[in-house]
Amino acid sequence: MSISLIIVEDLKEVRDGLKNFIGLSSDFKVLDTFQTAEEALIEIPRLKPDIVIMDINLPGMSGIECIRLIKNKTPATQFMMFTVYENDEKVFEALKAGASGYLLKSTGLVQLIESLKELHNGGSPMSANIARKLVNVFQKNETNLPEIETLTFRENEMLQMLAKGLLYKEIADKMNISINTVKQHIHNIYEKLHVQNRTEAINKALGKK
Amino acid sequence: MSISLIIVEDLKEVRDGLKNFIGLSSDFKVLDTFQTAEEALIEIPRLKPDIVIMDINLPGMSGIECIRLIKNKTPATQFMMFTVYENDEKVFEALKAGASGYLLKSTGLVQLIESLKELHNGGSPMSANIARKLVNVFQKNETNLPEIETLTFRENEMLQMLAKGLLYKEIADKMNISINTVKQHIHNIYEKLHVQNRTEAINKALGKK
DNA sequence: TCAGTCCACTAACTTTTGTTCTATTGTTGA
DNA sequence: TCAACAATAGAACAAAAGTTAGTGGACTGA
Repeated sequence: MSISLIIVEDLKEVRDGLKNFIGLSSDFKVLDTFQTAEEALIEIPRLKPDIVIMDINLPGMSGIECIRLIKNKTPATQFMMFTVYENDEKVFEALKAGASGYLLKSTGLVQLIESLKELHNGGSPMSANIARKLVNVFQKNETNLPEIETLTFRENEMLQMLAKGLLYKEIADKMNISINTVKQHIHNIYEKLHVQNRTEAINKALGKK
Repeated sequence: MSISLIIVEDLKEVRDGLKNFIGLSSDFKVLDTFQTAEEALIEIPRLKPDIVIMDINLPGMSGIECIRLIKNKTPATQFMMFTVYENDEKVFEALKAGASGYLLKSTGLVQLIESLKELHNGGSPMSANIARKLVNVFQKNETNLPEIETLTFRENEMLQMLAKGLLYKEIADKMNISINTVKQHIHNIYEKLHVQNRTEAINKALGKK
């Protein structure tokens, strides 16, 4: 069974180039191609392709917006971004919208074919720089405040519960201590983190930007 | 200039197999291999390899802990996880600790060589499933609650300030309205989001798991 | 072994948050 | 034009959060 796909790309040369090259492989079947997100919006839910190759910069609606709008109508379809944009904003926005792969247009055609297979196989092929961007997000989020490490075991427990939105009373019950003790622990946390209230403590401890 | 590397892996067959195979390529130079994280901990900062291939499950200290401890001593060294673990916890923990690539041991040797080059080139090579895990994190974090959309403009403003940990009084001053109005708006937010307090509202609105 | 420190704990008190009820004004869509 | 909604606000009250002061046990270095 070959992999069905649709191409959304406004430039005729790129669109036809992709279609012709991918069509050479018996593993794929190009169902149709579109120049605009608006057309794709109507046709993709009808054709239900395995994969959509999506450009970002289209006349009118962007490719990202297009994915956002149809993602939940066609849950089985996988979206592969294929674009020149490699700035963080576009990358993260596209992934959040529902794309599962992200290739730059500098990618070779042979590599593209491999990536499409990988995508269909449950992977998330990405150009080298793009993958690194994702990894960086994790590393940056790593909380590394020296203050946090001075928290005692009990204080850390408190912080976790605090972050869930539990009341002092609920924390006290769960830990079998008096509500006053809870208050004292939390007060100590605030001092160590140099904050004034619950929300600031949570923001600081759980690595917000 | 060839890429220098170090292998940390407790199983002799795997360790020697990697060393011999990678050694065949003139692009790489295997500086040394270690069986434990404890040995690696001392030698890596001294040898300053371009790349470390790191197993997770080692006798004694884990490979992840090892990376965490030396990452800031050797900022130029890139860490490639090479392991059988593909559960979320290990993957994210490793990336947070400072790994930039994550390959499963099922990866073919030729693919491994390619991935090492990609890593050295600023990419973040990952096995297909691993990459998909990362992408999923982004997609899950995407707030998609129908309730949020029913919030009015003013309510959304409140929510943003609330999330910063501002007091009602501070919000009132900033918006030039009475503190009673602030209370009223926030009360309405809580009703719409079906929550009981500030922390729950923030958690719900800002897409915590 | 003794002084100093840290941790877990508690009570009494103040401030902030959250609820409830009422009411006015301006906007909008059926 | 009428109903619904958004934004505003006062006021009284209840509940939760946060502050301050202090106790006792365990450990630690001199």
